[in-house]
Amino acid sequence: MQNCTFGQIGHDGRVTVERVGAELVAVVTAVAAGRPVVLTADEGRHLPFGPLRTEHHSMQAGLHAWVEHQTGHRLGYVEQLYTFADPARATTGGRVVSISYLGLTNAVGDRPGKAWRDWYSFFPWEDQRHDRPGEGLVREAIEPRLGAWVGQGDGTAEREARRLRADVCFGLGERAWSPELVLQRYELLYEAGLIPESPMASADLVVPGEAMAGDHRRILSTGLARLRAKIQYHPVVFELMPESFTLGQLQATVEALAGQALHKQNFRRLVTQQELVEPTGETHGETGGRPARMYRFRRAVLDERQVAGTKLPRTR
Amino acid sequence: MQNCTFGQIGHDGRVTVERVGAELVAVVTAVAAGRPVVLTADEGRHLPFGPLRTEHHSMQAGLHAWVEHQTGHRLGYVEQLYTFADPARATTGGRVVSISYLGLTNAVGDRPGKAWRDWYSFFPWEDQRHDRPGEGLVREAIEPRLGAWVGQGDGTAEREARRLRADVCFGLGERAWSPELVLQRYELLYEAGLIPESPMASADLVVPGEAMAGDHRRILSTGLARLRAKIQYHPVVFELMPESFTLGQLQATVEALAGQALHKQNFRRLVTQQELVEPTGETHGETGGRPARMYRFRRAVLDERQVAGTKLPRTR
DNA sequence: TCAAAAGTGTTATCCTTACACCCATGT
DNA sequence: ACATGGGTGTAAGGATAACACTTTTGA
Repeated sequence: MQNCTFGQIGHDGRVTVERVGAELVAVVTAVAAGRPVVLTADEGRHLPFGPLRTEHHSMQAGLHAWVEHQTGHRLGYVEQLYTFADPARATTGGRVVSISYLGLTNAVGDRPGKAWRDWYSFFPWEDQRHDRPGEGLVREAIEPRLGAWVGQGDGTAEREARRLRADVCFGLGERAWSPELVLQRYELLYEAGLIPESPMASADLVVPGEAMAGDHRRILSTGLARLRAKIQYHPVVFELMPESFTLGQLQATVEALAGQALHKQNFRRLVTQQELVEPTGETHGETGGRPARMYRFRRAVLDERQVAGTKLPRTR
Repeated sequence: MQNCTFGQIGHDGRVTVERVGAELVAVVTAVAAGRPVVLTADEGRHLPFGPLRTEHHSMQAGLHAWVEHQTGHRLGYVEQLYTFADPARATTGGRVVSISYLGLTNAVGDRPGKAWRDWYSFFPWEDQRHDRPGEGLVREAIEPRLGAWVGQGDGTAEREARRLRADVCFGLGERAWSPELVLQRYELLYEAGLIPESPMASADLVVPGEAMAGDHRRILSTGLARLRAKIQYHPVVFELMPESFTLGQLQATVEALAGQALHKQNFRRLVTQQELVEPTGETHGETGGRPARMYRFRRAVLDERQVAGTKLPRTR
C-alpha cells in the first residue's frame, strides 16, 4: 500500500503529506451595457491570481474581500470551479495546486474599464448573438479548418470520430449549437492546433481570439461553461443586474452570457410566470421606444426553491 | 499582475506562495444487489484518503490506479468534487488542502464486503424507496425534532425562515422531496444539532445514522448530491452496471441512487426512446417472473450527446 | 407618421404523467 | 390458477415554441 498514491488508508499516519504551493485563481465576471466582461491582470494576459493566505476563514471569504477591495463592488456570488494540480504546472518552487473560483458582481461602470475585458475578445466564436444561421466566424473560419483536421485523421474510423466531435462541439451539420460546451470547444481547437497556446499551432491557421498566459484561457473557458450551464437551473443572472431593471435589460444580460439571441415573448413569460421578479412600480424611459416597467429580483425565491431557475427559451 | 495577487490584501506585504499539505479524499461508489455502497477505511470511520503524490500525471490518473489496485475493478468514471481548505482543517503540520473526488465502478461482488458500506447506513433519511407518503424516518423522527428547532428561533421572522428551510430541505408540508438536496439536509441537521458531529448535538435528540471522523460524512454527502444531480442529465448510471443488464436491474440501480421508487413504464420508455441502450439478444431468467431481455449501454451516446442524459420520471 | 421597443394573446406541438392492460415464467 | 416481474398502448395535462398583433414613446 505504500506505493499507492493515497498512502496508508485508515491509520492516522498523515506524516507523509507532501507540501505544495497553493494559489487561488479567480474568474470574476460582470455584464456592462450588454457586454460580458471578466476581470484580468497584466493587460489581459492573466486572470487575477495569488497565493492562498491563512488570514481568512475560508477561501470564499478571502476571494470576497479581495475582489471587493479591487473593484469597490460586492461579489454577489462565489462558487468553486476546479482545482488543478498537474505536475506540468509545477514551477521552480515545486508542485503548485491552483484552486479556481467563479465570482459574479454587478455594476462595473458603464463600459469595460482597464482591467475588465470582454469575454468574447478571448472567445470570439462563442458570441453568436448577431450571427444569422449559416454565417459567422464558426462557418467562415473554424468549420473549414476543422474540416482539414478531420481529414488528417488516421483511417476512416478516426476521421469519423473527429467529424462527430467537431459536429457536436460546433453545431455543424444538422446539430444544434450548445452554448455550454465552451470548454469542449476550446479543447478541440487546442488539439487541432488552431489556437496559439497549442504546441501543434501553426501561425497561419490560428483562429481569432486573444491568448492568455499558461492555462488561464482554459480556466476562463471552464468559468464561462459553468456560468452558462448554471444560469439554466439556478437564478444567478440577478447577481449581475442592478437593484432594479427592465425585462429588456435582463434579457440582454442573459443573451450576453449565453452568446445567443433569445425569443422575446417567451423569455418574458418564463421570467414572469416563474415569479422570479416583481414590479417596482417605476418605469424607465431612454429605451428608444415605449417606456418599460422596472422590476426587482424576488430574493425570496433563493429560499423557496433550492432547485429550478432561469430556463432559456430556444434561440431566435 | 504583481499588484493583483490575493496576497496584497493583508497589510503585511508578503508575496511568497504558502506551502500547504495536500491530500486526496475519494468517494468511490458502486451498486451491489440494489444496495448503493461506498468504499470506506478504518471500519467506516473515514473515506479513503492519503497524501497527494507526484508520481502520477494527474490526480485523476492517481485515483484510477489506486482504486483499481484496491478493488481489482476499473473505475469507469472519475470527477472532481470539491476542494476544502478551511483553516479549521489544519493539523499540527499546518494548513491542509483536501481535494475530493467522486468515482464510480461496477461489480463489487454480490453484497457489501468489508470496506464497502451501504450509503444509507450514514444517511438513513435519504432512502425513501420503501416509504409510503406520510410515513418513514423523516416524518417520525426528523420532522418533530426540526419542529422544535424551528420553535427555538429568535423572533417570528427567524422562525419563519427556519420553517421554510426545513420544509424545502425535507419536503414537508405541500413541498416535494428533492433527492439532490443531500448536502443541504446534512447541513441543516448539523446546525439543528441533530447529528453527533455537531457541536450543538445533544445525545438524546440525535437522529439515526453512523457518523464519520472529521468532515468525511459531509464530503460523502456532497458526493451523493453530485451523483444524484448528475444522473439526471448525464448517462453515468451505466458506469455502475455490468456489461449487460435488464431494464429492471437498471431501474433498481437508479432507484438505489435516487433513494426513490420510480414509475416502471415511464422509466423504460425514457431509457429506450432516448436510445441509451440496445438489446444484446439474450434473455435473463431468475427474475421471479417472465424472463427479461438483456441490454447493453450504447457507448456511442457519450460522443453523440455531450449534454442530455437520464431523466427521472417522478416517483411512484 | 414612422421606427423601435414594450407588452398581450393564441395556437400547435411535444414531453411528461398516469392509468389500463397483456405476456411469459415458476410454484 | 395465481403470483411475480416483464412489456405495450394510449389518453390527459402541462410546458415550450412559434406566430400574430396591440400599445406607447421619441424623432
